[in-house]
Amino acid sequence: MDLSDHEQSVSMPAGGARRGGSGVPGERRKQRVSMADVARLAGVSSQTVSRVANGHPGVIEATREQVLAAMRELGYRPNSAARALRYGQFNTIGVILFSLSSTGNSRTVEAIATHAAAQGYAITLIPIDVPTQDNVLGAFTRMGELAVDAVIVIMEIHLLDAGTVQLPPGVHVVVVDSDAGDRYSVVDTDQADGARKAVRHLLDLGHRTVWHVTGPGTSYAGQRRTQAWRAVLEEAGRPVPPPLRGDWSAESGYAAGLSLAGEPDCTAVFVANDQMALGLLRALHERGRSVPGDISVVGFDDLPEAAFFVPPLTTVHQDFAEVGRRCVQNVLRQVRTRGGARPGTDLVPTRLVVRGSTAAPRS
Amino acid sequence: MDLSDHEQSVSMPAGGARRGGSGVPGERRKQRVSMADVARLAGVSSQTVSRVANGHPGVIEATREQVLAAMRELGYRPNSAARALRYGQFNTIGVILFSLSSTGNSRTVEAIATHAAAQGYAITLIPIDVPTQDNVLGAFTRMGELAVDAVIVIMEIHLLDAGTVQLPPGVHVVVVDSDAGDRYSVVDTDQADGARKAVRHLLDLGHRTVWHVTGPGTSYAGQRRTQAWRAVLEEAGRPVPPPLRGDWSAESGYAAGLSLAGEPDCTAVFVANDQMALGLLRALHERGRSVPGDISVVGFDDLPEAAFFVPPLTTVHQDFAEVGRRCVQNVLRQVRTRGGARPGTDLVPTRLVVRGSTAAPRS
DNA sequence: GTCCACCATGTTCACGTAAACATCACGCCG
DNA sequence: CGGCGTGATGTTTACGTGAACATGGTGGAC
Repeated sequence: MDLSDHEQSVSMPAGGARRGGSGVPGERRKQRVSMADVARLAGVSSQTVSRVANGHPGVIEATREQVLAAMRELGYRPNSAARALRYGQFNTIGVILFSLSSTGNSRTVEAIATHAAAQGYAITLIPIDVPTQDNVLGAFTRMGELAVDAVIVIMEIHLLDAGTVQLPPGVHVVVVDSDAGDRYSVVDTDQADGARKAVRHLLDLGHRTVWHVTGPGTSYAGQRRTQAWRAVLEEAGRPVPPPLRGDWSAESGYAAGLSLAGEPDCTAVFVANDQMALGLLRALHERGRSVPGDISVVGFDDLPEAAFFVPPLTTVHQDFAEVGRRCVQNVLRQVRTRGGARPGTDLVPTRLVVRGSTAAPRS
Repeated sequence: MDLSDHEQSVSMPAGGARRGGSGVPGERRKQRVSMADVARLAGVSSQTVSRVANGHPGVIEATREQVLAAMRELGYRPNSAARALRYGQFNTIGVILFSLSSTGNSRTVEAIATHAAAQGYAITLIPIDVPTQDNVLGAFTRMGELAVDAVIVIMEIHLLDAGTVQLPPGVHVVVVDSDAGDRYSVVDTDQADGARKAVRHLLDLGHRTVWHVTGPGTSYAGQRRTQAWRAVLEEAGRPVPPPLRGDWSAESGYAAGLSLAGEPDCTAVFVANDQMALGLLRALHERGRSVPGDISVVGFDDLPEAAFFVPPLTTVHQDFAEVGRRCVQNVLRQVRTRGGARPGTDLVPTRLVVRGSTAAPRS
């Protein structure tokens, strides 16, 4: 396929003298093929072309065919900038997040993109390298200039709340992973319920108490899981062991596992995500503590790989696809009704998946 | 933050009578604040506002301040649709891919987004659910209408080559994971070299030959890894065991592992990615074959978790960030020079990371 | 047969921005 | 002291699209 000089060939519609004279080659080109070009070739007005392009009624079949033929011949494609200008909207949703590297984020984004596409919306990604205030602010400022009708924020919203940051007006917002349900539309996995299921599962198996490896302190999701873990233990009147601080990485889970291996009392652990659970399993394995013989382990996320850990990991399944779906649904409702943010929190349920890493304690 | 009625308040700039009369509320709103609004408040022409907005010289300091103040007061944000229309470009790169779920893809996309942002470009994601011809075509048709100056295709380009599909003219393309270097700009990890390193590492350790678990047959990357594996064995004059077909998933690796556990001759395996290696490790573990004691295993990708497999996985490190960086660099060069595709393949080197899953065979 | 309604199509205009050109005032130089 | 260049700012226009209104021709009803 020859892409090297197509612009020349299409930017000079048949017989078209360059407007404004001066045939300087570097001049700003007339962008591709416009309705006017099609109209000229088809021998109709550009309004008729517009009608055909948008499937409006009131165009006689013969004319329509003629226009379609001209479109094909010239390779006409509508100019979305002009469309957006005309309509005042872009049919695009912005997604602002720290990182795509976490499975949860990338799967959520994927679901968002898929559902948005089904609704005729495109997704614009705004990743933020380092979650500093400045970068967040910068991203939002950029966001304001971006061609975006709405924004989905996948991160802790409090990072935006220093007062100087202002969400651009006229842009609708849905937030994931945050407790800002009183000010924004929030869609999130039901972290607390998931954690409760995990801890109760371990207690039900007969463990006296459950240890815990946390996520990073900055993560709202992590905090909720830790809170729920503590709450379940307290409700059940069990001792609450000191939580081990993790950061979502397998490495931090490994470190936690090394510590736990030295705790003879420990028979059960709830790890705040599967990657840390992987590191923890390895540490326990290295130290000769068997899972689930000596220690039961529950993770969170249900990575596709979790079933293939050694042993297969019991974990809390998150439905990222559903989270993405609801984000899109919610934000598009706002867009379509021209409504503002509707505060409220929409929680997606979790499911405990029991595999081989949990068992009753040795009596 | 009150988002519920901001549009009303900003859509009626001070003293502005609604053009066209009829105050029907549902009417298409004058989109937010325009340069004209700012100009009116600042008491200058809109052209001066434009000059200030774009940092052009030739505006006296006092005037500039006045305009900036008016911008702040009205919360002016430039309209990117109008800008794009005016300039004929969108400052946006489209990324078309099948899935974000694979680590490689999501990390590549992340790098693309980051580097694009640094260059003032946004990223629009076009995921394709099912890699059928129709969907691909649909995506590209949509792409043509999308506000995109260039496209990065992260998939096998031959899926586009059935003749009916036509890349929209005027859109620059870079391809990842494909062998279309003769027609497109291709940026990719040096799959063959990585696979060679893996296989040679095993041979160097003294293994007589190396078994192989492939990726899906449709994957170009997978094919290249398999070809290189075969080539190294043939060059070394070693027997070439029948490859076991995988599909990137841990589950398929597990199945392959179960087969291999029954091959007494097998002392070394090169698995085409880390996730399959995980499944394979578990299968071998289950069947009581020790790694690396009985069988050495090498993966591909170097997931962050690979160091925490049991045992830690020797694998080929892919630099996804670099792939993303080069994609952006390449495609933006095309955009800026208005040049067409520059056929050619840009290979990013790999690195063998030796961990605990490989050792010399038991003699 | 005449008038009018209706339908296909054309014309005008605005969306917000910014390049190109126009204007106007001031100051410097001869 | 007059003319002209220079620099600040205003005016015009085009980018591509599509709603609103205009036009013009045809057929049916009286």
